Amino acid sequence: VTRRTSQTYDRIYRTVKRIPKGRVATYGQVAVLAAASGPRQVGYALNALEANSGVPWHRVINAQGRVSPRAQPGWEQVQRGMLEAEGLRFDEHGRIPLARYQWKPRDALSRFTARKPCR
DNA sequence: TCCATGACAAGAG
DNA sequence: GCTCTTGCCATGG
Repeated sequence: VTRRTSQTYDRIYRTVKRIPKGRVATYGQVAVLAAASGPRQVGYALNALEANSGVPWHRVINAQGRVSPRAQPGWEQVQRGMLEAEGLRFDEHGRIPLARYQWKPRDALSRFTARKPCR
């Protein structure tokens, strides 16, 4: 664990900690908010996370509203269970409707999540 | 230093 | 909707 990257990791972790319970964020969104170099680095940082870190890693999903597949089989279901325990609902295709559950912070960097007003 | 890998994303077919 | 390809860049051998 080099110190240089720990700064980037720290920004990623702090951003993820801001995600409220019952909402989700995408890897790309976290990358923008944390000023990381890209979505893959977010996944990399979360992978390096320890179990007792207190970072709600399970609230980070991919841009398609799916839980990212992981090397360990069955873990996908674990993450899904954690999200459902927070009140999120998956549709019949196993996806989370981002239009409804995506975290939308209201600060200057939220342009990434800015959408058309829903009707 | 080069090379392969990866909890992604966007575009093409 | 699907799979495949390319861009991205930190990390480790």
